[in-house]
Amino acid sequence: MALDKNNLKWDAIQRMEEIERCLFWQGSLGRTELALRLKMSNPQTTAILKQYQELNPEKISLNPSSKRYEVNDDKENLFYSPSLIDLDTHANAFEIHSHTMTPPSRRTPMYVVRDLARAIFQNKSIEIFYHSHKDPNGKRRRITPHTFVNTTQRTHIRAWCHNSDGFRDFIIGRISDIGDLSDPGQTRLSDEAWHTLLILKLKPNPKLDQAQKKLIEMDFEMQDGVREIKVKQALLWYYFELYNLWPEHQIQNPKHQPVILGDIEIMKFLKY
Amino acid sequence: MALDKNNLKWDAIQRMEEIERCLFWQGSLGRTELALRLKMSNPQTTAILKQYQELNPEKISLNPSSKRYEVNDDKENLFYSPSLIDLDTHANAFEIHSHTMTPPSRRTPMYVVRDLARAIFQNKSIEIFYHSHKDPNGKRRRITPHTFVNTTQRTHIRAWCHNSDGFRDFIIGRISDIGDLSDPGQTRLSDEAWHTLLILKLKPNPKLDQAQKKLIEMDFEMQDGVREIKVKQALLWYYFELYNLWPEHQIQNPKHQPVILGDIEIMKFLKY
DNA sequence: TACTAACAGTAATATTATTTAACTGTTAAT
DNA sequence: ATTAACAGTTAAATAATATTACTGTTAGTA
Repeated sequence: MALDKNNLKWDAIQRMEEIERCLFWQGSLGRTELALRLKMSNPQTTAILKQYQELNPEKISLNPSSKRYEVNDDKENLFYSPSLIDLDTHANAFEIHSHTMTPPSRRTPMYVVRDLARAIFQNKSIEIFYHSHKDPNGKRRRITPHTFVNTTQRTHIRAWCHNSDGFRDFIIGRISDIGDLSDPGQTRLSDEAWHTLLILKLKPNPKLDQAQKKLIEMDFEMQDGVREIKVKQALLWYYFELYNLWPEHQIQNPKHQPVILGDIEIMKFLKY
Repeated sequence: MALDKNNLKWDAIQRMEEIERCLFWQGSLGRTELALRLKMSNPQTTAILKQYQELNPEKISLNPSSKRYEVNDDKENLFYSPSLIDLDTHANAFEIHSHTMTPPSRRTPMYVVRDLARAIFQNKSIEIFYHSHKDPNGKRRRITPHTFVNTTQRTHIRAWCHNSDGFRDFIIGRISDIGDLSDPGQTRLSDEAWHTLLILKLKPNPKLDQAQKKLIEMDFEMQDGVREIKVKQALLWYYFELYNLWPEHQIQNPKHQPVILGDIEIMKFLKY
């Protein structure tokens, strides 16, 4: 069998990806190190490294002094697409500290997530007991979900609601009970607010001074002082929430500031 | 060799994890389906499923009618920890729609991320050209980074700054150039603001009515109307940013509202 | 300088994993 | 009653991996 990226087995692809992941984040990779990571014998690891070199020539070379393979960053990766998310999941496999600020977890019961996922997978409707803004005490509804929606604050489920005869967003944390799957019944075909795209134009706050504006333009990669972003109409509200885009007369509305701060205590002090 | 979770090979663990991943999100898994996913022959896939059953008995059972393995949710997973993040990365492997609201990407050049990661890995210092709030035109600095910090808005690097002789947060998007690694030189040992924990007490905004407050308490899993969160002192600012916790006289400060909204255009309308 | 430890690489053989090919058994649909 | 679509099985062939026992290079050190 010819050595080709496209007819590698699942296992082999995983391994090649792991090699490139190590190379990207560490810059170098020792054979013994790789053998430990893959739980393989040294000779086999040598073979796998050789295989990698055939697939992506000149990407790595053995530095005889450090006795490690060193990466050539000018050559493209074949298997691994680096991302910040991946740093997050793999950081402790390397000796790189990564800390993700954890916004206080919102209620997201995994059995609810699971059952909703299966409803989508099996094209079914499902009963939920939902506490809405209007009905804080909760109400039984039948929904036919189609998509999970992660906003920056929490996870929602986008679904046809058979009770209010329309597509709605439900905050997963506000589902207090979930029932069995059943056939979907009738739903409107197209979720219009979901499929309508809006273009928002973000600009630096004019109240900032010139130099500060420049920084904001850099951060947001603005062109001529404007950053256009495409936003699903159904999600517009959440962008307002994210950047505090409410018009001035609305900005003090408590709905947009759900929590306030009580006391602050110093908990402990740890030396390195 | 005895069949035991702990002496499985890397490949085997990956496969077992994949099996449990499929089971969790789909609720069921066909042999042929798994063979396709793992790119394995049917007999071997049968063997692997058998192996899984030995490792985690009663977790799955073949439904003779659907001819698929069905999961027993009461039995624990052995290999896979479900998470929303994982749904996000694997959703399209299943037929589950998942949409993550993408805040407009901030400038995060991956070569900068990469070189910073390697500086951490190799315990070195590195030169950056950084545009700070004070020096928007940029200034060369030598830093010894120790941790990546993902806030909800952007990625930072926490580092000893050799120029200002203290630990600082740098926004990665504001690094416009990055230099070579060199030896770290002297840094203070302990990053105090990093290792000091504060306890914040979040409460529903008292301006909300009783029923609305109850919802907020549910969302945040509050106890007696309070949710305590532990926060690194170094990251306090970002929690204020996240929830708009600024005191009332500060709330209109443009620093806390970096962007404003220009026009909105409707871009297109797609039918399902 | 000569020795050693710590690596990487290699070759031959043994072992294990996987495929291939040709089957059986069960269920739902027609 | 027949068929298609699955799952399961067996035996032999092939491929992947481990084991064992080596060689070669480099940096550090006595």
